[in-house]
Amino acid sequence: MTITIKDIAHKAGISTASVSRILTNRGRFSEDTAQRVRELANELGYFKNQSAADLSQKASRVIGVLVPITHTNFADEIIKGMQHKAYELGYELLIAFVETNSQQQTETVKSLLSRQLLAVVMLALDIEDAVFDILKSANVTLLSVSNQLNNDIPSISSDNYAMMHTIVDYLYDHGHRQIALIGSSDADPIVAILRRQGYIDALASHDITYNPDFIWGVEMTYQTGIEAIKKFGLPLPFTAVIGSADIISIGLLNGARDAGISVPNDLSIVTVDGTELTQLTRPVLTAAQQNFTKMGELAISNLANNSLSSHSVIFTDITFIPGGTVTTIA
Amino acid sequence: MTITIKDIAHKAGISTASVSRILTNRGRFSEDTAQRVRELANELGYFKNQSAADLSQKASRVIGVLVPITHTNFADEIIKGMQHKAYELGYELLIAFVETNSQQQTETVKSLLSRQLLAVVMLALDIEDAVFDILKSANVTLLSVSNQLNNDIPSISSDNYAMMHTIVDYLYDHGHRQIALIGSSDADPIVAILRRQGYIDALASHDITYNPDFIWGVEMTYQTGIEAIKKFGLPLPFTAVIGSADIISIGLLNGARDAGISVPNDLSIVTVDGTELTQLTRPVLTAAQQNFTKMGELAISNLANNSLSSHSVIFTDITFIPGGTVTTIA
DNA sequence: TTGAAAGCGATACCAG
DNA sequence: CTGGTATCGCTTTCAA
Repeated sequence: MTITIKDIAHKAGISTASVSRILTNRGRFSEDTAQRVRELANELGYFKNQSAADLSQKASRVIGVLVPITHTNFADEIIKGMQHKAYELGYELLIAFVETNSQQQTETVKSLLSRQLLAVVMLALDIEDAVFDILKSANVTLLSVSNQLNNDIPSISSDNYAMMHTIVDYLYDHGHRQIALIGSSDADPIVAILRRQGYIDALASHDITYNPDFIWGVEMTYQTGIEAIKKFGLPLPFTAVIGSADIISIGLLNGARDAGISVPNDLSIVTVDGTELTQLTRPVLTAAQQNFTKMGELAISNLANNSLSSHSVIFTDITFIPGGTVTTIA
Repeated sequence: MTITIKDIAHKAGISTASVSRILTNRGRFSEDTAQRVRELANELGYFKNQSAADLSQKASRVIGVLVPITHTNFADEIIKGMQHKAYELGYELLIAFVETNSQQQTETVKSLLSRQLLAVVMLALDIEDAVFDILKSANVTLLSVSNQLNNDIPSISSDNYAMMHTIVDYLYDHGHRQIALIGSSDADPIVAILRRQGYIDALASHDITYNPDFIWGVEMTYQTGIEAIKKFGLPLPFTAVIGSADIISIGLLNGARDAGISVPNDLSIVTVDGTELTQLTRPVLTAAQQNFTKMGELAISNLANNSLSSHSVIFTDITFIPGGTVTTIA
C-alpha cells in the first residue's frame, strides 16, 4: 500500500490541505506543524504522486526532449546543459529517443504529448512532416536546438553561416585556395543550406569562385568521410577540407591515411563541432567548436521565462580550436 | 482549452465510460460507435491525459531508466535495445540522466520515483548509497544493466569473468605471456572484481603468475589509457594490454603512438566493449564485443513477464572481433 | 494558520 | 453493448 498525503494528514492530526501546502511550500503554515509533517513524510517513506499533482494543477514543469536515436555525439552535451539549468530552475526533463522509423516516431511523440508538457525541445532533429503536424496540433511550445527548422519554430544554434566564414578565412590565411566541404550537401535542413551559403560567400569574399563538385556528402557519418576521399581520388583536387561533423572528419582522416595521404602535409582538415572526439585522433583535429552545453542551458532558461517568439533565432558562440590538422602552404 | 473524453462523449451523445473503453480498446463496444468516436477524437485533436489515466489505474507502463551523464558510449546501444522492445510490448521509457553530484542525483531519482513506475533500470551505474536507499525504499522493481551491483538486485550483463578468459586465451595463443589489464583496478564495482579475477585465473590456467603491477587504472577514461603508457615507460614490461573500455584502449593506442611505440608490432591491444569507436582507430581495435542491444531488449522483456528474482543474473553473449591491434610473437 | 470540499481526467465496477 | 458513478492522490479556493 502506498503512502499518500492523507496518511500523513491522519497521523499528524491535520488536514490534507495543510500537508499539501507544507510539502509544496506554497501558502502559509506554521513552522511547527511543517516540521512534524516533514518528519512524518520521511518516516513513512512518502513519495509524491506526480500524476495526481499534474492532474490537479493542469500543468507541469516537465519539458519533453526529443533526441534522435541515430546518436549525434553532441546530444549528450546539450542534454547536460539542459539538465543543469532545469535542475537549477526546478524543471524536469522527460527525454525520449526517437527512431527514424516514422510509425514508431509517431507513437513516441504521442506518448510524450500525453503528459502535460510545458514544452518540447527537439535536438538536432529533422522531424518528419507527419510527426511535425502532431506536434503542432498538440499546441505545446516547440523549440529546436542545434538545428534550425522553419520559420514557425524558435531555435537555438550556432550561427552556421558565420561559422563557415571563420573556417574558410582561417584556411585562406594558411594559404589554402582549393577547399572542399563534406557532409552539407543535403537539400533540406536549413543548417546545411546555411553552411553551404556561408562557405560559398566566404570563398567569394576572397575572390574564389566555388567549385560545386567540392560540396559533397549528405549524411553525417563516418562513412561519408571515408567515401569522400575515395570519391575524389589521388591526387586530391583540393588542399583542405571541411568536415561538417567530427565523425565525418575522423572518416576523412582515416580515409586519407588509408589512401596514403598525409595529414596535414598533403591535406588539411577543419572539423565542425569540436566534441571530445577531436582529441582521439592523431593529429588532433582543428575544430570550430560549437557551444552545445550553452545551447542546452539557453533552451531551458528561455523556456522558463517564456521569452521565445515563434521566429526567435538565438545564436551561441563558436570557439576556434587549432589542432594539428592544418598546415600552411605556399 | 484542452479536449477530454467528456467532450467527445458529449459530442457523440454517449457516456465517457464508452469513450474510454473504445479509446483504450478494453471491454465491449460496437464497432459503429467506435468508428464515430475515433473520428471525433481525431477531429477535435484529442490527447489522452496520461496523468489522469495513471492516477486512475494506480499503475503505469512506464519504465524509468537511469543513465550516467558521464556518458559511456554504449548506453545508447542499450537504450536502443530497450526502446525497441518497449515499443513492441507497449511500454514507455522515461529516461533520466543522473549526475555524479550526489545532491542532484537524489533529486533526479526522487522525481523519477514520483511517477508511478513499473520498474527502474540502471545503466552502467554505480549508484551512491544514499540514492540507493531511496530507490529501495520506493519499493519499485530494480534492474541493473551492463553492470552487476550487489546480490539484492537482478542484473543483465556480459559474463565478465568468462570474457577475460576469452581475451587472455586469445593473447596467449598469439604468443603473449606478459599481459597488462588497464582500467579495472577499482576496488568496488563487481564488474571490476570479476574482470580482475577472470584475468588472474585465466593467466593461472596457462601457468602464468600474474603481476599485480600489471593491473592498473581506475577510471574508464581516455586519460587512463594515455597515462598507463606513461606510467610503465619504455621499454614496456609487457607485450600485450587489455583495455577495459574502448575509450581506454584508444587512449592506450594514442599513448603508444605518442611514445613511439608501434601497435601491434611493439604492443598488442585488445579492447573490451567493441562499440563503433573501435572502427575509428588505425589500426582498427581487436575487441571482445558486448551485446548491448541484446541487454536492452532482455531488460524490457524480463520486466514485462516479471521473471526477475532478486538474484537473477542474466548473461548476454560476447563476440570476439579480430582487428589489427594484435600480433603474433615468437 | 487551518480545514472542508470541489475539482482535475480517465477508468472500472455494477446495473441495466 | 452502454451508462452512472465512485475513485485515484493532490491542489486550491473559500470560510472559519
